[in-house]
Amino acid sequence: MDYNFGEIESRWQNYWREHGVYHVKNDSDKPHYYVLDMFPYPSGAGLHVGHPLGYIASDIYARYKRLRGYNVLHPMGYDAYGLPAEQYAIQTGQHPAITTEQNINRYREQLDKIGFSFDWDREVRTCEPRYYKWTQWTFLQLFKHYYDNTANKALPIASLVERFAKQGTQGLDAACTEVLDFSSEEWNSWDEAKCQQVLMNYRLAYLADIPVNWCAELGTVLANDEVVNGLSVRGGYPVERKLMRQWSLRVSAYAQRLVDGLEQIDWTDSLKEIQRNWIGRSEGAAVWFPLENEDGKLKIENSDDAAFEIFTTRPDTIFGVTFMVLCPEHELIDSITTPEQKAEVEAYVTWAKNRSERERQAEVKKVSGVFTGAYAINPLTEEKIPIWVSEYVLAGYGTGAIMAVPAHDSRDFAFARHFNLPIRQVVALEKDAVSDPDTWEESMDAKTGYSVNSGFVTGMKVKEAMAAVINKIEEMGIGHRTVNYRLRDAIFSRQRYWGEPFPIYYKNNISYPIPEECLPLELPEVSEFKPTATGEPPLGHAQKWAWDEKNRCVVEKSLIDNKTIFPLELSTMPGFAGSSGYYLRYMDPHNDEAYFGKDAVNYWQKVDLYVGGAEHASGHLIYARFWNKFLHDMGMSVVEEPFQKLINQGMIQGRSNFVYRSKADNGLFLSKGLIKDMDDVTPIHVDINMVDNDVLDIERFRQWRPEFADARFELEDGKYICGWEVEKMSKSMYNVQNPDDLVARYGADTLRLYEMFLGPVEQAKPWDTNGIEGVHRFLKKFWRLFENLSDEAPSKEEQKVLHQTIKKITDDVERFSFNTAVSTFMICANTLTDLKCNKRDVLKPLTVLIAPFAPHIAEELWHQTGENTTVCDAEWPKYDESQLVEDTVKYPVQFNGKMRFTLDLPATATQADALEAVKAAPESGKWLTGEPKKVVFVPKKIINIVC
RNA sequence: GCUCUGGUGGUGGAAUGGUAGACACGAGGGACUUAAAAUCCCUUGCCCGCAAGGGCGUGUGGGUUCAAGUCCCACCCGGAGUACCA
Repeated sequence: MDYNFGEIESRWQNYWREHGVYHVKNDSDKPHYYVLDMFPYPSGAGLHVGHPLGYIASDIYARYKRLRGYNVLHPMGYDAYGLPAEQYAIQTGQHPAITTEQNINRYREQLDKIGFSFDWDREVRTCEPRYYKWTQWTFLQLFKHYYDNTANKALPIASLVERFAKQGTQGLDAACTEVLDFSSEEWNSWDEAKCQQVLMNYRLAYLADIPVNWCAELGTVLANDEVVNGLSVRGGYPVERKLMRQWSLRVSAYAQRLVDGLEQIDWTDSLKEIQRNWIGRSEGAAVWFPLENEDGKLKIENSDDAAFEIFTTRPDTIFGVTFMVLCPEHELIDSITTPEQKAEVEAYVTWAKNRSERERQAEVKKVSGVFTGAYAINPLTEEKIPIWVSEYVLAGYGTGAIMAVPAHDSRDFAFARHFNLPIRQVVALEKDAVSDPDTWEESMDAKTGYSVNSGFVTGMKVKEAMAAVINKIEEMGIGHRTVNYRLRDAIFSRQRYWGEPFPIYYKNNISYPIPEECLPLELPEVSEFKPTATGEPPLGHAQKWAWDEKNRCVVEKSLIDNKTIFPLELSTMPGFAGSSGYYLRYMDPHNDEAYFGKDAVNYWQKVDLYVGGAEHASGHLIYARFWNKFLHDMGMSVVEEPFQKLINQGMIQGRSNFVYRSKADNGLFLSKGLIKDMDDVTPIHVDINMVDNDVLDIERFRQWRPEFADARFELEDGKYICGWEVEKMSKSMYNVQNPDDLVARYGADTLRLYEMFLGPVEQAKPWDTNGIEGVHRFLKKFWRLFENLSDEAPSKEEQKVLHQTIKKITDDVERFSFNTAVSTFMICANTLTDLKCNKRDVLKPLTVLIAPFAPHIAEELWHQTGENTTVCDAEWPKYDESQLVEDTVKYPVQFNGKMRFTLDLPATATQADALEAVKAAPESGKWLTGEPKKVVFVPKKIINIVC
């Protein structure tokens, strides 16, 4: 019987569904294992072949783990909130819930055809109230907690209130927007509004006026990871900096733990590195530089007015400071600028503020700045130092002010050169290697060598000098050792409709949480998805969007009286809100009493294997780790790091095909090999679906577009060969491959094997179907092995093939080398075909081995061997080393890399036996004279003889 | 610029420091067939040679080693991330 994949696959998919084969329970005597895919955003375009790559890999591993006796959690869901559905809604008026639902159904249909072993009973959708209830709940917990640096964890705001009432801010070390200092008397005398304002300074979810990435086109703010090169990731619209009142998450409070946690997890170095760079930890010192006062003397006490703080990673270079620079937003500028400089400075500041983020980034190399006329005093040398203002100092990092050491910082160097400011060398590679910095072509930034011209640290190594200077400034009380992070708090408000509403209402302009028992706060209906005429977010259109404090429910907006009925927050949460904790919800998705039950999380603990794209490295994977750490502080999640092992599937690029139209003759197309000069032809993208192995289907091409109906071709060997190039997979390049087409043509098992066969999972690679035939051929060959099964005992040779395969496949799967595993199957099938092997005892274990890769054919063949259970209940075959041991083993022999031959030796041969065999070998006479001096004998490898 | 990756036939890619190019595609040749499909067999890194055989080969140049695609140093080229982060 032929291999009828279509019939086999749909039959088994139905069987699995009807019998709930992949449903998982939260209790089992078996060890547990959690395999997770990054859930997809269901876009209108449906799945392309890039999506399933990771899903197939994780499915293989999940199925493998099941066969190895694990209770495996392998769920799937949808990241259903997002901009595209809403943009579409704005254009068409179609409610995003409807398009989202349609897209989800389409995704599900496509996923089902590929034969995944997901437990669909556990499906979550971020846009469902039952799910987002817990997103909102977590937000409220963030709102109700602050980060205590002493306890090094999140603590309830209530305990902070208690503390303030008793001792004010004394002894408090907490993450905050602004360092405050007040006494208990002050706290107790403040009214509600003032107290709430102070508490907002500490909350982990807080409202503040902050510079945000405003995207006018999308009508919303965006997080840093949603902006690239001054353009929005979604849509590519310009983004500007703007000061707005926004909800933010104090992710920065967890910066150190986010760095430390990377040590414990099994991710690739490159991914950890991306996160480390994004968090951007740098050690250094905060130093107060006093301003020059009327007498020109140091004035350090009362430092707030008379000094400003800078951050430096190079305190050892403080003797080389020749100017100071403030960012254009610095609050000190107005007060210190001298009357003569006023006009110039104001002009510069205005110019700098009006520049778009894009302009600024595009002109990073251009030097600009202005002198304020004011001077600071170097606290160690008591020198007078001019204070400048420049764009190259950023408001958002450190203190927005720097000490400039042009000799040892390339940016300061460029600035000094441009404005002709002095450059002073204070570090040299050797103690006496001092030269004239005016002759330098670039600054010496490396943190190596010795301090020179540096007062009390002169002669010290750079590292010693750093420590010495910090000690000194700490002793003088003008600074301290400190750590700075690049990681900023995450802006959490979006001025959009299609997202989770904030469970927050405003009483007297103060934000209050909705009682937890009232969650979820459901997304209201709106008449329009655009911002309102007054510029409010779309929720401004909602009629029923006010909070009745007394009756604890949502009511008509028209009833707002600001006494018992108050306005609700109009922003919604960003895309990453729903995806930050979904992996925990899968553990216990039907729980309406809690995010997830204690038992469930105690059982599953964490995600053991997470598979997804590296593009989430500085977004989702940071937020989710933060979210999990917070829940851990709350005693909810069991472990701090949610994703133990992470594999990034490489992006699948498109492989575009081209035809070449002659420039001289517009109706003529030249086959690739006939083109003499590429300048004579115009390459035109053709749909890859009309091309097979780079050969163009001429008839389909003619029908494709009217202008090609009369196309003429110059062929090679009767074929039109297309050119190709690797590009992004996109509709406009006609290189999108839809998995359904391939499933229909070759079957899901072929698609699964082929996607794995294409290359290592982690590696980016262009998609092309040129080799898919080979994989399909293998399955047909594998299928044929099972015709006429025999119960005879397998021969030694057949046993050997089987056990070699068991060993190799197990190794390959364990190290996620699925491409070599597929090759191993092919070799096995080829060998067994050559041996004409039809032994049940050999073939049956093979169906189990292949089941993770090609589950449908495995089920079918498993049944043909006489089993009534599903192959999913089988056990992974046992590897028997003794089956591989041979009587003799061939050993290659080499001599000085020249002479090579092979010896048959007993498998148990020793070094002495080897030496004898070498001497006895006829070939050795050619070169072996006398007794060999040394024999290196590595069993199963090689023998080396040194004369 | 910095960080991380990678560089092996016509192509995708194999190789715990141990016979480089497994496996597959493509290409060429052949068998079966009236024919096609399907299936099977042979050849296929490059150069010299009728052949036996020999020489060269993992981006480049050095090094460690009995032995290097693999380890070390320098350089060249691609891909990704990030970017006045002090």
